[in-house]
Amino acid sequence: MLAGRENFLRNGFSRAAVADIAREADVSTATLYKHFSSKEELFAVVVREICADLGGEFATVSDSDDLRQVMHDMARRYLKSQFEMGANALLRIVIAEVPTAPQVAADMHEIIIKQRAAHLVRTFEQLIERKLLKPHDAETGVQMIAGMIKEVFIWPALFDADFVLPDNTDEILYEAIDMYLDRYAA
Amino acid sequence: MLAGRENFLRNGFSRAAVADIAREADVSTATLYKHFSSKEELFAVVVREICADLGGEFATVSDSDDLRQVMHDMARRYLKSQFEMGANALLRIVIAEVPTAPQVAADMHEIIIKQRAAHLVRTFEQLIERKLLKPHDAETGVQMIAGMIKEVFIWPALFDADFVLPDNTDEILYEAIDMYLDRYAA
Amino acid sequence: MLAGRENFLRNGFSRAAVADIAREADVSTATLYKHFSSKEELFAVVVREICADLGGEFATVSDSDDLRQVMHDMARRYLKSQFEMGANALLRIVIAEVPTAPQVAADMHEIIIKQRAAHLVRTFEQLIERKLLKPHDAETGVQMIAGMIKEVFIWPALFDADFVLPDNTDEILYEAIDMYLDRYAA
Amino acid sequence: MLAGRENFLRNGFSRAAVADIAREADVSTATLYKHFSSKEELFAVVVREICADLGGEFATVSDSDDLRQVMHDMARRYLKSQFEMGANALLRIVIAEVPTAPQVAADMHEIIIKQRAAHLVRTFEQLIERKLLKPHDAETGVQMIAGMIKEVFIWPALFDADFVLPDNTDEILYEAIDMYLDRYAA
DNA sequence: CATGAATGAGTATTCATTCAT
DNA sequence: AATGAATGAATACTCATTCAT
Repeated sequence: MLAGRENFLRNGFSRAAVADIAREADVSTATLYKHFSSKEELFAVVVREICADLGGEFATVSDSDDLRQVMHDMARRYLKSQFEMGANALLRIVIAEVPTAPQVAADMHEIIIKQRAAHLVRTFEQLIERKLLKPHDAETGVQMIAGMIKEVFIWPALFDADFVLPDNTDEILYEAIDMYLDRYAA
Repeated sequence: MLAGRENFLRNGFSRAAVADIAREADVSTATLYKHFSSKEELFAVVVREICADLGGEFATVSDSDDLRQVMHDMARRYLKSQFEMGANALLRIVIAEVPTAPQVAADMHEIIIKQRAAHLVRTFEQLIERKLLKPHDAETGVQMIAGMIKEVFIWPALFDADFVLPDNTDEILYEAIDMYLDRYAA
Repeated sequence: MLAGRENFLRNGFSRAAVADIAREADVSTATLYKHFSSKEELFAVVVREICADLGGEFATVSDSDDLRQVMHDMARRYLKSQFEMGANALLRIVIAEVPTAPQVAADMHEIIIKQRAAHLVRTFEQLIERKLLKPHDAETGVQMIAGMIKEVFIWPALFDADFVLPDNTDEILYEAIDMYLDRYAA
Repeated sequence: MLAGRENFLRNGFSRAAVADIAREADVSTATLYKHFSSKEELFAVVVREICADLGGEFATVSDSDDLRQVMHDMARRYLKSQFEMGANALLRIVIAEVPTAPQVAADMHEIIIKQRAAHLVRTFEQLIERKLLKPHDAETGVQMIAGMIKEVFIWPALFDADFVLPDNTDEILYEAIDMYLDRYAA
């Protein structure tokens, strides 16, 4: 449901009107209800759809040996998917429904938070294997660097729909990366 | 309004019904509207009230020279205020209204995110002055350690209303602190 | 909407309740709002409907050469439509909303005041052509005789919902007609 | 109640809010209700007050023997009181309440319509006595000329709150007067 | 006497959902 | 299968009126 996707992202769950979504999708509400048994279910389906789209985004790691560059690429890809695909809006609307649609929130957390983190952990472990990083607990390492990046770029975006990545984004990213490499580079 | 506080935290803005809040407060809706000119205003007032309550929480730094202990105390106080006073629920409902009540969100971000961070920065700078920490950019340091803690404890809580601090919370906190001190302790 | 017509005529705009109108029309308010986007619009539609019904009332002029009789017929037909079809009540409720719904008032004034006057002017001009009346400015003539009739029959009806045409109505009408013919009959 | 006067004239009965009137009068609603037992009563009192103010307006007739001038003066004084003192707005709001406050309407009709007409009748009778007008039924004469003037100036003003007297007002007045004098001047 | 504070009963409007066709 | 038409239940907000102080 492309229409549902747009409408939910624009208005959130409560303010989105089923009638509007139906009209935007050029079907009747009755038809919509043939496919989804309730607004909640439609919401859940739509959220999962968006999550799936966001999922396959930073699959690849460049082979380059320039570790700074590799990590910066990964961070950039993460920020791109987060800022260009409405992921911040998605976060907001799903967080809003945590008390009323806990499963949706849990699913999304699993898909776009934990899976991404797991992907990063695997990537870091490969880098350790490739001896580009010292042996260390990759999960903690990921948490540290992910936490820093979210603190600076995601939290503010959560609280300000108009937040855009600042001009010195790269600078900040490199600072975080250097802090990490300072400790963990081989 | 205590009733408003409870109801908004329980239901979020959209699902909260003015009539319910009034009933819970043992007044008529008309009386409520004598005090607050709209549901939005009531919401804004309630949010500010809660923020104010959360504000005065980690004012003090123990004088102890045991830096690990001092930082652990601070982190614990932060988590306590966040988990015991409904701050996570507050975050959820305010984030939900970012597109429709941006000012409320901005105010809250200012009060309970930025002010707390600023407080931490000042504290860290004092620790630098007291030669307990090496000279370094306190703001970046705060972002690093705050980011880590939020990554592990606040994000999951945002997505799961029933999330409770795990048993090994202290362990994780000390890990983050040690990582920080490893780099910055004098 | 017949129900709206009755209710508005009975209660005026402000006191008419959309819920009542819906109930009287045996539909839900929601259904009513599918057809009319607001109470104001419903009002405007109802007023226009009534005006349209009032419009086609004195289309014909009898061919009789008895001018007194012809004019008396016209006056009677005017009074009939005014008194039998709730036109006085309509005048009242529309006048009441002049400050808040000026367009509705303007439309109605156009339809049931100006158009009727224009019709009378055309009729008088035909009578002039037929040499039954002396050449003169028909518009002024219409204003004079219409003003007189309204002064005696419409103004009092505006101020008294129970006003009925008095027994000597014909007498008064003939007096006005004679006054007019005295001056303008060929 | 000056405040009530302004508010009722501005908003009509239904839209006028007792609380607003009280505030504008710098008293509490409770105090207002000590003086008037209901909004309806306040309305009635206010309407009578305004009527009284409008009453004493065209008491005098100039002694001049120029009948055209005398009648024009009277007409002008009538229009002045009608247009400068909010009489048209008063007409609208009272007419609006005819079904719900018939006595108020009846009283007002008595005071500002019938009394004025009676005054004009007496005046015309004096003019007849002074041999400036032929003997005739003054009441019918008044109706004729009053009807004409109302038709041209009052009806349109009733339907358009922004109606102002046109530039050729005098011209029209003289036309009506001449028509009258043509028939009745001695 | 004046009033601050309170409210019961409404008011227009919306919306997720259903069902006969 | 698709839909046009319908609606019950709610929702935010208002207002004339009252009464203890």
